[in-house]
Amino acid sequence: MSDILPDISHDQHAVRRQKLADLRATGVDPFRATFATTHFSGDAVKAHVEGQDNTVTVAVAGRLVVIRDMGKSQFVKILDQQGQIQLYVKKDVVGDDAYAGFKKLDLGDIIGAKGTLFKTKTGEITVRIESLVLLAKALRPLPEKWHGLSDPEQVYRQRYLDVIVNPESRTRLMLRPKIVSYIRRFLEDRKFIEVETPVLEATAGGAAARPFVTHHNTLGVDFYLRIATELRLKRMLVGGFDRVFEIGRIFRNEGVSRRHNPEFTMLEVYEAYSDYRGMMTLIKDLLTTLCRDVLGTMKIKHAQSGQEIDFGGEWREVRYKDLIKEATGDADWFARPKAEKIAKAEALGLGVNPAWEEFEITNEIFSKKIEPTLIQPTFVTHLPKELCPLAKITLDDPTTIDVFELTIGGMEIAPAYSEQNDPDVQRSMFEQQAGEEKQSIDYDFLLALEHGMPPAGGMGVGIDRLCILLTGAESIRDVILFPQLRPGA
RNA sequence: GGGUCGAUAGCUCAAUGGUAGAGCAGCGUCCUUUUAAGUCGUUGGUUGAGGGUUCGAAUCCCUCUCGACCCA
Repeated sequence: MSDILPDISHDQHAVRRQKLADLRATGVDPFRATFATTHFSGDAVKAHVEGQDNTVTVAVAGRLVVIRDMGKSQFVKILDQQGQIQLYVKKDVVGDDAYAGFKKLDLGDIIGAKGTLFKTKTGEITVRIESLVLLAKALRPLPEKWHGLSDPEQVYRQRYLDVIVNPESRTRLMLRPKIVSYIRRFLEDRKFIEVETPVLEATAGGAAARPFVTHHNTLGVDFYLRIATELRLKRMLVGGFDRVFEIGRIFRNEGVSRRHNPEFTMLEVYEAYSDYRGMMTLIKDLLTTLCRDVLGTMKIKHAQSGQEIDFGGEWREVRYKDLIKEATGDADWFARPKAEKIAKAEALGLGVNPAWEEFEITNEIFSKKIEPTLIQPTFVTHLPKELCPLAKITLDDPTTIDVFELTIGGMEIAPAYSEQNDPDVQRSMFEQQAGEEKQSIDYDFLLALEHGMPPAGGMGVGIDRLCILLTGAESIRDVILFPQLRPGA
């Protein structure tokens, strides 16, 4: 034995590595152990029979997150997918050797435990451990138990730690899969078919956004990562898939902010023989039943405005033009010459680029001055036709299109259209929008339209934004497991 | 891209030009129904990186990295 051992008691990583080495020296390799569970923590708690302690045996496994050592017995808690469950270890139940081994465990270790359920004198359902096994040694310590992890950078880069120690992150991030799963069931119940369309595309169409470019080596061509699934799904309408949807990852090579992540998830849904008004019913039914069945409430606190968003009431429906007239206090706004529009926009405190088209000036007022004030669910209808080339022109107003944008909490949640299915109108809309850049037009889509696309309603739903809204999150990063960050130093 | 703010022990935070501290975690002790368990003791720092000012820098200045918020 060496008489001078280095003091590593301050270095938790070194202490834990030493414990692992000691275990291995006795022939125990925690990374080779196996354990068969019978219950998740929540199910185990439910399995307890009131008034009948120590009759039900369970085998549970998870990460040690609490240790309360009382000498010859300990209360500890493990965390699994369903949450925490308390375990009680007594020296005279498990035996001296096992108890000594148990004392060497660290917070963060992953263990399996078998025992019987009982209720403590403070009323907590607990497993009285009969045997246990170390299933994985944690060589790094967990963040602090009370304050959790609050450094935003570490929360995002090491999300696995965030969801271990921050229960509110865990709840929020578990709510998202429930929401997505509910949407799938809702649509499938209404005979919508979920399809998968390419992420890699020769032409990035269906939206106005800068795409990511990548390269296929053997084909020797560049591909774009899709910026929308719209044009693919409409091809399937042509093909007779009358109700289709896709919940897919979309990529847009633009800024990163509280509301934007370069990759995000969008639901796009198309229904033949429907139109934008049909989509209105669909989204209202979806969101109200989603609130009722998943959140258990129709009212959600909106952090930014302090208001309570009520999904259960009447949803306002208002024309885009009326909102503009109201915000500018000018009933003749759309007849004003461009110079007057610019002056008025600047008077409202907006920066206006003189090179902008008139509809862009108007839309700046909409997105900066109007949209953020639309907290309660609002269908903004009949947008100017320049804003989307893929929708049908309104019959009694050739300057607008048959669309709505559902806005909630000041965010655009779901745009929907009566889909343009006239191949000739569609072609001229594309050409008008593309200007000189004709190569960006999806001519293959126009060919599909010439084969005949049924009249249809279509809608896109930003899943991330919906989750921000429904979970009361402040940032898109709070509803994405691993938000995009600059590669770490 | 611009502005503001931030980075100190494993984690959460103090220390405003003069000896870098606390709580939790860790290490050692006591405790067989605890609930942020309690108890006694105790270790732990290249103050994000680099440069500068100063007798002296976590603190002031410059550059860089990463992050947050606001703006474009």
